[in-house]
Amino acid sequence: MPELPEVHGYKVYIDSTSLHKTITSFDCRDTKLLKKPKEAFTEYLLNEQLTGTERIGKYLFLKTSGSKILVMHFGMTGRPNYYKDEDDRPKFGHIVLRFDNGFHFAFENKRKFGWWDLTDSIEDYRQEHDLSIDARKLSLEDFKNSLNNRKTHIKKIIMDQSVAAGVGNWMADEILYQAKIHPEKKVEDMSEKHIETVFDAMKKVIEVAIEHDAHYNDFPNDFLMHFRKEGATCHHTGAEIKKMKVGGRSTYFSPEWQEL
DNA sequence: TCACGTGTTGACTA
DNA sequence: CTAGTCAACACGTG
Repeated sequence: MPELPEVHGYKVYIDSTSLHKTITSFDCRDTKLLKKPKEAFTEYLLNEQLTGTERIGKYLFLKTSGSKILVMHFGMTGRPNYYKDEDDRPKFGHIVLRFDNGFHFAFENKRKFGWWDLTDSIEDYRQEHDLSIDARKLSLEDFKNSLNNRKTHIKKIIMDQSVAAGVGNWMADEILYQAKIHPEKKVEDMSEKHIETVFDAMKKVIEVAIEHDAHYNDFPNDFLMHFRKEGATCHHTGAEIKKMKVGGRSTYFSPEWQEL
């Protein structure tokens, strides 16, 4: 599930459940999900507390009372789950922290594309991993600068985490639908005005999604999410929604509505 | 059985 | 070195 709005929700969830409790155990069933040796996580997390969170795009940083910052990425199927009884460990809760109040924090990850890492500095980590400023805070100037010299399709560009950290596949489709721009429009063929339109649509989609807690069903009626499937009916034109591959990802769009 | 998917990474090519 | 493409990763779903 997680693109920017979902990860934002996870952050709020973790802030309200899992901070300021001493970690009494760390359990990981599959070390593929760890970017550092298991022992490092035990060493830096045990007897420490989570003290605060920060999100950049789809990456979540959990500050601790110890000397390291825990980094989480949820992949395509991840979510946090705070629960009480040992027996309630979720089926895909591959990594679990136990707190001194008896509660547990599970990192659920059905497809195991998510992972945990440790770092010393959020800012260094951001730069080493080619992440832009979080898309929600990104300025128009930053956005224009990153688009400079790029030659490929606009959809690919806005999904690039070094351009707009947090935008994923469904958001990219939604942004371009709102902006009335075809996903295969080449960035070099776009006017300043076009770029600003995409930027404004990105901001709008992010805020609307966060406002509705990333519950797609509650989005406004003219949002692509409601008819983002092949052959569905475009809210504006009444024509069929088409599907194609752009940048290797399934892309849904409304041909007459979105200008190439 | 087979293709597909809300994401990232690394190998490879120009 | 940079931009872009593509397969790989894991596994449930239709």
